[in-house]
Amino acid sequence: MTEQAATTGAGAEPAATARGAQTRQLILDTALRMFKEHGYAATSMRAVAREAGVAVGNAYYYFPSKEHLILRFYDDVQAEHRAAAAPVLAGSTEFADRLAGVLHAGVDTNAPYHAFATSFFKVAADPDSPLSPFSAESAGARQASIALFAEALDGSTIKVDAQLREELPELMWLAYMGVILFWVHDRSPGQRKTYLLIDRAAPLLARLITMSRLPVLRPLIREALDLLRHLRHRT
Amino acid sequence: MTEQAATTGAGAEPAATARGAQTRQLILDTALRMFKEHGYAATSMRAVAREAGVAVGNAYYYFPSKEHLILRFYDDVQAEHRAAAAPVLAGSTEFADRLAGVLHAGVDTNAPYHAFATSFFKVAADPDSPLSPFSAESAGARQASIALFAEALDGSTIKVDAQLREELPELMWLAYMGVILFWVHDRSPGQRKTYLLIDRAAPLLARLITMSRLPVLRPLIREALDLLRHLRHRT
DNA sequence: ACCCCTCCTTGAACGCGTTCAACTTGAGCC
DNA sequence: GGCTCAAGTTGAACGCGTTCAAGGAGGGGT
Repeated sequence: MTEQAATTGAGAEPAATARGAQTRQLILDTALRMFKEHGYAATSMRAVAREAGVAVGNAYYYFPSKEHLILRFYDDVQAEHRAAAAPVLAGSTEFADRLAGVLHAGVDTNAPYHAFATSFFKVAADPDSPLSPFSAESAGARQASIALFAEALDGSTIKVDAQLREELPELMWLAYMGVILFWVHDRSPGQRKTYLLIDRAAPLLARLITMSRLPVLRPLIREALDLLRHLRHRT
Repeated sequence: MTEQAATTGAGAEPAATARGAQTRQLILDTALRMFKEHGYAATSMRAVAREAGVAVGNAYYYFPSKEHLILRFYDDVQAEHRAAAAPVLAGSTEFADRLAGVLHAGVDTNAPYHAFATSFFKVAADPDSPLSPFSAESAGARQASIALFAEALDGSTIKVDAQLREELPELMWLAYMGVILFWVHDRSPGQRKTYLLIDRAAPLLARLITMSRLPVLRPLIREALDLLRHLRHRT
Protein backbone atom coordinates (compact mmCIF):
# COMPACT_ATOMS: atom_id res chain seq x y z
CA MET A 1 0.00 0.00 0.00
CA THR A 2 2.89 2.34 0.67
CA GLU A 3 5.03 1.27 -2.22
CA GLN A 4 2.68 1.44 -5.13
CA ALA A 5 3.28 5.04 -6.14
CA ALA A 6 6.99 5.27 -6.89
CA THR A 7 8.31 8.32 -8.68
CA THR A 8 8.08 7.00 -12.19
CA GLY A 9 7.24 10.29 -13.84
CA ALA A 10 10.69 11.78 -13.59
CA GLY A 11 12.39 9.64 -16.22
CA ALA A 12 15.68 7.76 -15.90
CA GLU A 13 18.17 9.23 -13.47
CA PRO A 14 21.52 7.45 -13.87
CA ALA A 15 22.04 4.24 -11.90
CA ALA A 16 23.25 1.63 -14.33
CA THR A 17 25.40 -0.45 -11.98
CA ALA A 18 24.87 -1.81 -8.49
CA ARG A 19 27.52 0.54 -7.16
CA GLY A 20 25.71 3.46 -8.77
CA ALA A 21 22.33 2.51 -7.35
CA GLN A 22 23.88 2.20 -3.91
CA THR A 23 25.50 5.63 -4.01
CA ARG A 24 22.30 7.13 -5.32
CA GLN A 25 20.31 5.67 -2.47
CA LEU A 26 22.88 6.79 0.09
CA ILE A 27 22.72 10.38 -1.12
CA LEU A 28 18.92 10.34 -1.20
CA ASP A 29 18.59 8.89 2.30
CA THR A 30 21.11 11.33 3.72
CA ALA A 31 19.42 14.30 2.08
CA LEU A 32 15.92 13.34 3.18
CA ARG A 33 17.06 12.77 6.73
CA MET A 34 18.79 16.13 6.83
CA PHE A 35 15.81 17.90 5.24
CA LYS A 36 13.57 16.47 7.94
CA GLU A 37 16.03 17.38 10.69
CA HIS A 38 17.06 20.88 9.68
CA GLY A 39 14.74 21.93 6.90
CA TYR A 40 15.21 22.38 3.17
CA ALA A 41 16.82 25.81 3.05
CA ALA A 42 19.15 25.13 5.98
CA THR A 43 20.48 21.95 4.40
CA SER A 44 23.21 22.72 1.89
CA MET A 45 24.31 20.39 -0.88
CA ARG A 46 27.84 20.54 0.54
CA ALA A 47 26.52 19.38 3.90
CA VAL A 48 24.58 16.53 2.32
CA ALA A 49 27.63 15.44 0.34
CA ARG A 50 29.91 15.66 3.38
CA GLU A 51 27.48 13.66 5.52
CA ALA A 52 27.05 11.04 2.80
CA GLY A 53 30.82 10.89 2.30
CA VAL A 54 30.81 11.80 -1.38
CA ALA A 55 31.83 14.81 -3.46
CA VAL A 56 29.21 17.45 -4.14
CA GLY A 57 29.55 16.85 -7.86
CA ASN A 58 28.56 13.26 -7.27
CA ALA A 59 25.17 14.29 -5.94
CA TYR A 60 24.67 16.25 -9.13
CA TYR A 61 25.49 13.18 -11.15
CA TYR A 62 22.40 11.47 -9.76
CA PHE A 63 20.10 14.44 -9.19
CA PRO A 64 19.79 17.39 -11.55
CA SER A 65 19.22 19.83 -8.71
CA LYS A 66 18.60 20.19 -5.02
CA GLU A 67 14.90 20.42 -5.78
CA HIS A 68 14.85 17.00 -7.38
CA LEU A 69 16.16 15.53 -4.16
CA ILE A 70 12.96 16.48 -2.42
CA LEU A 71 10.62 14.93 -4.98
CA ARG A 72 10.83 11.58 -3.26
CA PHE A 73 9.74 13.35 -0.12
CA TYR A 74 6.44 14.07 -1.84
CA ASP A 75 5.82 10.38 -2.38
CA ASP A 76 6.67 9.62 1.24
CA VAL A 77 4.27 12.26 2.50
CA GLN A 78 1.58 11.12 0.10
CA ALA A 79 1.81 7.55 1.33
CA GLU A 80 1.62 8.77 4.93
CA HIS A 81 -1.38 10.88 4.02
CA ARG A 82 -3.17 7.87 2.63
CA ALA A 83 -2.44 5.86 5.75
CA ALA A 84 -3.55 8.68 8.03
CA ALA A 85 -6.80 9.03 6.10
CA ALA A 86 -7.65 5.33 6.21
CA PRO A 87 -9.56 5.31 9.53
CA VAL A 88 -12.03 8.02 8.59
CA LEU A 89 -12.54 6.48 5.15
CA ALA A 90 -13.37 3.20 6.84
CA GLY A 91 -15.57 4.78 9.47
CA SER A 92 -18.03 7.18 7.87
CA THR A 93 -20.16 7.44 4.77
CA GLU A 94 -20.95 11.11 5.27
CA PHE A 95 -19.31 13.18 2.53
CA ALA A 96 -18.50 16.16 4.73
CA ASP A 97 -16.84 13.91 7.30
CA ARG A 98 -14.86 12.05 4.69
CA LEU A 99 -13.66 15.23 2.99
CA ALA A 100 -12.79 16.91 6.30
CA GLY A 101 -11.10 13.70 7.42
CA VAL A 102 -8.88 13.46 4.37
CA LEU A 103 -7.99 17.14 4.57
CA HIS A 104 -7.27 16.81 8.28
CA ALA A 105 -5.04 13.84 7.58
CA GLY A 106 -3.23 15.81 4.90
CA VAL A 107 -2.49 18.73 7.18
CA ASP A 108 -1.57 16.40 10.04
CA THR A 109 0.89 14.58 7.83
CA ASN A 110 2.55 17.81 6.80
CA ALA A 111 2.40 19.37 10.27
CA PRO A 112 5.89 18.30 11.43
CA TYR A 113 7.33 20.21 8.51
CA HIS A 114 5.33 23.43 8.81
CA ALA A 115 8.29 25.48 10.02
CA PHE A 116 10.32 24.80 6.92
CA ALA A 117 7.45 24.06 4.52
CA THR A 118 7.73 27.78 3.95
CA SER A 119 11.27 27.46 2.66
CA PHE A 120 10.45 25.02 -0.06
CA PHE A 121 6.95 26.22 -0.67
CA LYS A 122 8.49 29.13 -2.52
CA VAL A 123 10.26 26.81 -4.89
CA ALA A 124 7.12 24.69 -5.26
CA ALA A 125 5.24 27.80 -6.31
CA ASP A 126 7.55 28.29 -9.28
CA PRO A 127 5.66 26.94 -12.30
CA ASP A 128 8.91 25.80 -13.87
CA SER A 129 10.01 23.85 -10.84
CA PRO A 130 9.64 20.08 -10.79
CA LEU A 131 8.36 20.63 -7.26
CA SER A 132 5.28 22.48 -8.49
CA PRO A 133 2.19 20.42 -7.66
CA PHE A 134 1.17 20.91 -11.28
CA SER A 135 4.44 19.73 -12.80
CA ALA A 136 4.95 16.59 -14.86
CA GLU A 137 7.57 15.40 -12.36
CA SER A 138 5.12 15.43 -9.46
CA ALA A 139 2.36 13.77 -11.50
CA GLY A 140 2.81 10.53 -9.60
CA ALA A 141 2.12 11.98 -6.18
CA ARG A 142 -0.61 14.22 -7.63
CA GLN A 143 -2.49 11.32 -9.21
CA ALA A 144 -2.21 9.29 -6.02
CA SER A 145 -3.59 12.22 -4.07
CA ILE A 146 -6.49 12.73 -6.46
CA ALA A 147 -7.25 9.00 -6.20
CA LEU A 148 -7.49 9.42 -2.44
CA PHE A 149 -10.11 12.12 -2.85
CA ALA A 150 -11.97 9.96 -5.38
CA GLU A 151 -12.08 7.29 -2.72
CA ALA A 152 -13.48 9.78 -0.21
CA LEU A 153 -16.20 10.67 -2.68
CA ASP A 154 -17.04 7.16 -3.84
CA GLY A 155 -17.43 5.81 -0.33
CA SER A 156 -19.88 8.53 0.60
CA THR A 157 -23.65 8.56 0.29
CA ILE A 158 -23.84 12.05 -1.17
CA LYS A 159 -25.92 12.54 -4.28
CA VAL A 160 -24.04 14.46 -6.93
CA ASP A 161 -24.88 15.73 -10.38
CA ALA A 162 -23.35 13.16 -12.75
CA GLN A 163 -21.18 15.61 -14.68
CA LEU A 164 -19.95 17.26 -11.51
CA ARG A 165 -19.12 13.90 -10.00
CA GLU A 166 -16.64 13.24 -12.77
CA GLU A 167 -14.65 16.36 -12.02
CA LEU A 168 -15.12 16.39 -8.28
CA PRO A 169 -12.05 14.39 -7.20
CA GLU A 170 -9.77 16.80 -9.03
CA LEU A 171 -11.69 19.77 -7.62
CA MET A 172 -11.34 18.32 -4.13
CA TRP A 173 -7.60 18.00 -4.71
CA LEU A 174 -7.54 21.62 -5.87
CA ALA A 175 -9.33 22.60 -2.68
CA TYR A 176 -6.69 20.63 -0.81
CA MET A 177 -4.00 22.69 -2.54
CA GLY A 178 -5.88 25.78 -1.40
CA VAL A 179 -5.91 24.48 2.15
CA ILE A 180 -2.16 23.87 1.95
CA LEU A 181 -1.67 27.38 0.61
CA PHE A 182 -3.63 28.72 3.58
CA TRP A 183 -1.75 26.43 5.94
CA VAL A 184 1.63 27.67 4.79
CA HIS A 185 0.57 31.22 5.54
CA ASP A 186 -1.18 30.26 8.77
CA ARG A 187 0.73 31.67 11.73
CA SER A 188 -1.83 30.79 14.38
CA PRO A 189 -0.55 28.47 17.13
CA GLY A 190 -0.64 24.88 15.92
CA GLN A 191 -2.17 26.19 12.70
CA ARG A 192 -5.54 25.89 14.35
CA LYS A 193 -7.07 28.30 11.85
CA THR A 194 -6.39 25.80 9.10
CA TYR A 195 -8.30 23.15 11.04
CA LEU A 196 -11.11 25.65 11.61
CA LEU A 197 -11.21 26.27 7.88
CA ILE A 198 -11.42 22.56 7.12
CA ASP A 199 -14.02 21.74 9.74
CA ARG A 200 -16.35 24.52 8.76
CA ALA A 201 -15.79 24.63 5.01
CA ALA A 202 -16.26 20.90 4.44
CA PRO A 203 -19.94 20.83 5.54
CA LEU A 204 -20.51 24.00 3.53
CA LEU A 205 -19.11 22.39 0.42
CA ALA A 206 -21.15 19.27 1.05
CA ARG A 207 -24.32 21.35 1.16
CA LEU A 208 -23.31 23.26 -1.95
CA ILE A 209 -22.59 20.04 -3.81
CA THR A 210 -25.94 18.61 -2.77
CA MET A 211 -27.60 21.76 -4.03
CA SER A 212 -25.85 21.38 -7.37
CA ARG A 213 -28.82 19.32 -8.51
CA LEU A 214 -31.27 22.11 -7.79
CA PRO A 215 -32.78 23.75 -10.87
CA VAL A 216 -31.53 27.21 -9.82
CA LEU A 217 -27.93 26.15 -9.58
CA ARG A 218 -27.71 23.47 -12.23
CA PRO A 219 -27.09 25.80 -15.19
CA LEU A 220 -24.37 27.56 -13.25
CA ILE A 221 -22.67 24.28 -12.47
CA ARG A 222 -22.89 23.20 -16.08
CA GLU A 223 -21.36 26.43 -17.25
CA ALA A 224 -18.59 26.21 -14.67
CA LEU A 225 -17.79 22.61 -15.61
CA ASP A 226 -17.67 23.50 -19.27
CA LEU A 227 -15.22 26.31 -18.49
CA LEU A 228 -13.14 23.95 -16.39
CA ARG A 229 -12.85 21.52 -19.27
CA HIS A 230 -11.71 24.31 -21.57
CA LEU A 231 -9.05 25.40 -19.12
CA ARG A 232 -7.69 22.09 -18.02
CA HIS A 233 -5.48 20.92 -20.84
CA ARG A 234 -2.08 22.44 -21.64
CA THR A 235 -2.01 25.03 -24.47
CA MET B 1 -3.66 59.75 -9.36
CA THR B 2 -0.41 57.90 -9.96
CA GLU B 3 1.42 59.27 -6.98
CA GLN B 4 -1.01 58.75 -4.16
CA ALA B 5 0.02 55.27 -3.16
CA ALA B 6 3.71 55.58 -2.28
CA THR B 7 5.37 52.74 -0.40
CA THR B 8 4.83 54.02 3.09
CA GLY B 9 4.36 50.66 4.72
CA ALA B 10 7.98 49.61 4.57
CA GLY B 11 9.33 51.97 7.23
CA ALA B 12 12.34 54.28 7.02
CA GLU B 13 15.06 53.17 4.64
CA PRO B 14 18.14 55.40 5.10
CA ALA B 15 18.26 58.63 3.12
CA ALA B 16 19.11 61.40 5.57
CA THR B 17 20.94 63.73 3.23
CA ALA B 18 20.30 65.00 -0.27
CA ARG B 19 23.26 63.03 -1.55
CA GLY B 20 21.84 59.91 0.06
CA ALA B 21 18.40 60.39 -1.42
CA GLN B 22 19.96 60.91 -4.84
CA THR B 23 22.04 57.73 -4.69
CA ARG B 24 19.05 55.82 -3.41
CA GLN B 25 16.95 57.00 -6.32
CA LEU B 26 19.71 56.22 -8.81
CA ILE B 27 19.99 52.64 -7.57
CA LEU B 28 16.23 52.19 -7.58
CA ASP B 29 15.80 53.56 -11.11
CA THR B 30 18.66 51.47 -12.44
CA ALA B 31 17.33 48.32 -10.81
CA LEU B 32 13.76 48.81 -12.01
CA ARG B 33 14.92 49.52 -15.54
CA MET B 34 17.09 46.41 -15.57
CA PHE B 35 14.33 44.27 -14.05
CA LYS B 36 11.99 45.38 -16.81
CA GLU B 37 14.64 44.78 -19.48
CA HIS B 38 16.10 41.47 -18.41
CA GLY B 39 13.85 40.13 -15.69
CA TYR B 40 14.27 39.76 -11.96
CA ALA B 41 16.32 36.58 -11.77
CA ALA B 42 18.62 37.56 -14.64
CA THR B 43 19.47 40.89 -13.05
CA SER B 44 22.20 40.49 -10.45
CA MET B 45 22.92 42.95 -7.68
CA ARG B 46 26.45 43.28 -9.00
CA ALA B 47 25.10 44.23 -12.41
CA VAL B 48 22.75 46.81 -10.91
CA ALA B 49 25.59 48.30 -8.87
CA ARG B 50 27.94 48.36 -11.85
CA GLU B 51 25.32 50.00 -14.07
CA ALA B 52 24.49 52.54 -11.37
CA GLY B 53 28.19 53.21 -10.79
CA VAL B 54 28.21 52.28 -7.12
CA ALA B 55 29.54 49.41 -5.01
CA VAL B 56 27.28 46.45 -4.26
CA GLY B 57 27.48 47.21 -0.57
CA ASN B 58 26.04 50.63 -1.26
CA ALA B 59 22.86 49.13 -2.66
CA TYR B 60 22.53 47.14 0.54
CA TYR B 61 22.92 50.32 2.54
CA TYR B 62 19.65 51.57 1.07
CA PHE B 63 17.76 48.33 0.48
CA PRO B 64 17.76 45.38 2.86
CA SER B 65 17.58 42.86 0.04
CA LYS B 66 17.13 42.41 -3.67
CA GLU B 67 13.47 41.69 -3.03
CA HIS B 68 12.92 45.07 -1.45
CA LEU B 69 14.10 46.70 -4.65
CA ILE B 70 11.10 45.33 -6.47
CA LEU B 71 8.51 46.53 -3.97
CA ARG B 72 8.31 49.89 -5.71
CA PHE B 73 7.55 47.98 -8.87
CA TYR B 74 4.32 46.81 -7.23
CA ASP B 75 3.18 50.38 -6.74
CA ASP B 76 4.02 51.26 -10.32
CA VAL B 77 2.06 48.31 -11.65
CA GLN B 78 -0.84 49.05 -9.33
CA ALA B 79 -1.06 52.63 -10.58
CA GLU B 80 -0.96 51.41 -14.18
CA HIS B 81 -3.68 48.89 -13.35
CA ARG B 82 -5.91 51.64 -12.02
CA ALA B 83 -5.35 53.74 -15.12
CA ALA B 84 -6.01 50.81 -17.44
CA ALA B 85 -9.24 50.01 -15.60
CA ALA B 86 -10.57 53.55 -15.75
CA PRO B 87 -12.36 53.30 -19.14
CA VAL B 88 -14.48 50.30 -18.26
CA LEU B 89 -15.30 51.74 -14.84
CA ALA B 90 -16.53 54.90 -16.56
CA GLY B 91 -18.40 53.01 -19.27
CA SER B 92 -20.56 50.31 -17.73
CA THR B 93 -22.75 49.75 -14.69
CA GLU B 94 -23.01 46.01 -15.20
CA PHE B 95 -21.19 44.18 -12.41
CA ALA B 96 -19.91 41.34 -14.60
CA ASP B 97 -18.50 43.81 -17.12
CA ARG B 98 -16.85 45.91 -14.46
CA LEU B 99 -15.31 42.91 -12.71
CA ALA B 100 -14.11 41.39 -15.97
CA GLY B 101 -12.83 44.79 -17.05
CA VAL B 102 -10.76 45.33 -13.94
CA LEU B 103 -9.37 41.79 -14.11
CA HIS B 104 -8.59 42.23 -17.78
CA ALA B 105 -6.80 45.48 -17.03
CA GLY B 106 -4.81 43.77 -14.29
CA VAL B 107 -3.62 40.97 -16.54
CA ASP B 108 -2.94 43.42 -19.38
CA THR B 109 -0.82 45.54 -17.08
CA ASN B 110 1.23 42.56 -16.00
CA ALA B 111 1.40 41.01 -19.48
CA PRO B 112 4.76 42.55 -20.52
CA TYR B 113 6.36 40.84 -17.55
CA HIS B 114 4.81 37.39 -17.92
CA ALA B 115 8.05 35.77 -19.02
CA PHE B 116 9.86 36.69 -15.85
CA ALA B 117 6.85 37.04 -13.56
CA THR B 118 7.63 33.40 -12.95
CA SER B 119 11.04 34.20 -11.56
CA PHE B 120 9.81 36.51 -8.86
CA PHE B 121 6.48 34.85 -8.36
CA LYS B 122 8.36 32.17 -6.45
CA VAL B 123 9.72 34.70 -4.03
CA ALA B 124 6.31 36.38 -3.79
CA ALA B 125 4.83 33.03 -2.78
CA ASP B 126 7.09 32.87 0.25
CA PRO B 127 4.93 33.93 3.20
CA ASP B 128 7.94 35.49 4.88
CA SER B 129 8.90 37.58 1.88
CA PRO B 130 8.03 41.28 1.80
CA LEU B 131 6.94 40.56 -1.76
CA SER B 132 4.11 38.32 -0.63
CA PRO B 133 0.79 39.94 -1.55
CA PHE B 134 -0.26 39.29 2.04
CA SER B 135 2.78 40.90 3.65
CA ALA B 136 2.81 44.06 5.72
CA GLU B 137 5.30 45.62 3.31
CA SER B 138 2.98 45.28 0.33
CA ALA B 139 -0.05 46.51 2.29
CA GLY B 140 0.00 49.80 0.39
CA ALA B 141 -0.38 48.26 -3.05
CA ARG B 142 -2.82 45.69 -1.69
CA GLN B 143 -5.13 48.29 -0.16
CA ALA B 144 -5.03 50.34 -3.34
CA SER B 145 -5.94 47.25 -5.33
CA ILE B 146 -8.82 46.35 -3.03
CA ALA B 147 -10.06 49.94 -3.32
CA LEU B 148 -10.12 49.50 -7.08
CA PHE B 149 -12.39 46.47 -6.75
CA ALA B 150 -14.59 48.34 -4.28
CA GLU B 151 -14.97 50.98 -6.97
CA ALA B 152 -15.93 48.34 -9.50
CA LEU B 153 -18.60 47.07 -7.11
CA ASP B 154 -19.94 50.44 -6.00
CA GLY B 155 -20.40 51.72 -9.51
CA SER B 156 -22.44 48.71 -10.51
CA THR B 157 -26.19 48.17 -10.31
CA ILE B 158 -25.93 44.68 -8.86
CA LYS B 159 -28.03 43.90 -5.82
CA VAL B 160 -25.99 42.25 -3.11
CA ASP B 161 -26.76 40.86 0.32
CA ALA B 162 -25.66 43.61 2.72
CA GLN B 163 -23.24 41.48 4.73
CA LEU B 164 -21.70 40.01 1.62
CA ARG B 165 -21.28 43.46 0.11
CA GLU B 166 -19.01 44.45 2.97
CA GLU B 167 -16.58 41.62 2.27
CA LEU B 168 -16.93 41.54 -1.48
CA PRO B 169 -14.12 43.93 -2.48
CA GLU B 170 -11.60 41.86 -0.57
CA LEU B 171 -13.06 38.67 -2.03
CA MET B 172 -12.79 40.16 -5.50
CA TRP B 173 -9.15 40.97 -4.81
CA LEU B 174 -8.64 37.41 -3.63
CA ALA B 175 -10.17 36.19 -6.88
CA TYR B 176 -7.76 38.52 -8.68
CA MET B 177 -4.87 36.84 -6.86
CA GLY B 178 -6.30 33.53 -8.04
CA VAL B 179 -6.38 34.81 -11.60
CA ILE B 180 -2.75 35.93 -11.27
CA LEU B 181 -1.84 32.50 -9.93
CA PHE B 182 -3.51 30.92 -12.94
CA TRP B 183 -1.88 33.45 -15.27
CA VAL B 184 1.60 32.69 -14.00
CA HIS B 185 1.04 29.01 -14.77
CA ASP B 186 -0.73 29.73 -18.07
CA ARG B 187 1.45 28.60 -20.96
CA SER B 188 -1.12 29.13 -23.71
CA PRO B 189 -0.09 31.62 -26.42
CA GLY B 190 -0.70 35.16 -25.22
CA GLN B 191 -2.12 33.64 -22.04
CA ARG B 192 -5.47 33.49 -23.79
CA LYS B 193 -6.73 30.88 -21.33
CA THR B 194 -6.47 33.44 -18.56
CA TYR B 195 -8.66 35.80 -20.56
CA LEU B 196 -11.10 32.96 -21.22
CA LEU B 197 -11.22 32.32 -17.49
CA ILE B 198 -11.96 35.96 -16.74
CA ASP B 199 -14.57 36.43 -19.44
CA ARG B 200 -16.53 33.35 -18.52
CA ALA B 201 -16.07 33.32 -14.77
CA ALA B 202 -17.06 36.95 -14.22
CA PRO B 203 -20.69 36.52 -15.42
CA LEU B 204 -20.86 33.29 -13.44
CA LEU B 205 -19.80 35.06 -10.28
CA ALA B 206 -22.23 37.88 -10.98
CA ARG B 207 -25.07 35.39 -11.18
CA LEU B 208 -23.91 33.63 -8.05
CA ILE B 209 -23.70 36.92 -6.16
CA THR B 210 -27.18 37.88 -7.30
CA MET B 211 -28.44 34.53 -6.10
CA SER B 212 -26.86 35.13 -2.71
CA ARG B 213 -30.12 36.78 -1.66
CA LEU B 214 -32.15 33.68 -2.45
CA PRO B 215 -33.52 31.84 0.58
CA VAL B 216 -31.79 28.59 -0.45
CA LEU B 217 -28.35 30.14 -0.56
CA ARG B 218 -28.57 32.82 2.09
CA PRO B 219 -27.74 30.59 5.08
CA LEU B 220 -24.74 29.21 3.22
CA ILE B 221 -23.47 32.69 2.49
CA ARG B 222 -23.96 33.72 6.10
CA GLU B 223 -22.05 30.72 7.31
CA ALA B 224 -19.25 31.32 4.81
CA LEU B 225 -18.96 34.99 5.76
CA ASP B 226 -18.84 34.12 9.43
CA LEU B 227 -16.03 31.68 8.74
CA LEU B 228 -14.22 34.29 6.70
CA ARG B 229 -14.34 36.74 9.58
CA HIS B 230 -12.91 34.13 11.92
CA LEU B 231 -10.06 33.41 9.56
CA ARG B 232 -9.11 36.87 8.48
CA HIS B 233 -7.17 38.31 11.39
CA ARG B 234 -3.62 37.26 12.28
CA THR B 235 -3.33 34.68 15.08
C1' DA C 1 48.75 -8.78 -20.08
C1' DC C 2 46.88 -5.01 -22.31
C1' DC C 3 43.53 -1.82 -24.01
C1' DC C 4 38.89 -0.04 -24.25
C1' DC C 5 35.00 2.16 -22.85
C1' DT C 6 31.32 3.16 -20.02
C1' DC C 7 30.13 4.34 -15.46
C1' DC C 8 31.22 6.79 -11.76
C1' DT C 9 33.73 10.24 -8.81
C1' DT C 10 36.31 14.26 -7.75
C1' DG C 11 37.03 19.15 -6.20
C1' DA C 12 38.26 23.52 -7.96
C1' DA C 13 35.82 27.19 -10.06
C1' DC C 14 31.82 30.34 -11.29
C1' DG C 15 28.42 33.73 -10.25
C1' DC C 16 24.99 34.57 -7.08
C1' DG C 17 22.89 37.34 -2.70
C1' DT C 18 24.55 39.14 1.30
C1' DT C 19 27.75 40.96 5.16
C1' DC C 20 31.05 43.90 7.30
C1' DA C 21 35.25 46.24 8.86
C1' DA C 22 37.45 49.89 7.04
C1' DC C 23 37.45 54.10 4.74
C1' DT C 24 35.85 58.81 2.70
C1' DT C 25 32.76 62.85 2.60
C1' DG C 26 31.03 66.89 4.15
C1' DA C 27 28.16 69.78 7.20
C1' DG C 28 28.32 72.05 11.82
C1' DC C 29 31.07 73.98 15.27
C1' DC C 30 35.24 76.24 17.50
C1' DG D 1 41.71 76.30 9.13
C1' DG D 2 41.06 72.36 11.96
C1' DC D 3 37.99 68.84 14.61
C1' DT D 4 34.12 65.78 15.13
C1' DC D 5 30.96 62.61 13.91
C1' DA D 6 27.17 60.76 11.48
C1' DA D 7 26.15 59.58 6.78
C1' DG D 8 27.60 57.41 3.00
C1' DT D 9 30.73 54.25 0.36
C1' DT D 10 33.87 50.58 -0.63
C1' DG D 11 35.27 45.82 -2.11
C1' DA D 12 36.99 41.64 -0.24
C1' DA D 13 34.96 37.74 1.81
C1' DC D 14 31.38 34.08 2.99
C1' DG D 15 28.50 30.24 1.89
C1' DC D 16 25.29 28.99 -1.39
C1' DG D 17 23.66 25.99 -5.83
C1' DT D 18 25.64 24.46 -9.77
C1' DT D 19 29.15 23.15 -13.58
C1' DC D 20 32.84 20.73 -15.66
C1' DA D 21 37.41 19.11 -17.10
C1' DA D 22 39.94 15.64 -15.31
C1' DG D 23 40.69 11.22 -13.67
C1' DG D 24 39.70 6.48 -11.36
C1' DA D 25 37.24 1.68 -11.32
C1' DG D 26 36.30 -2.31 -13.32
C1' DG D 27 34.28 -5.59 -16.56
C1' DG D 28 34.80 -7.55 -21.51
C1' DG D 29 37.38 -8.40 -25.62
C1' DT D 30 41.80 -9.55 -27.55
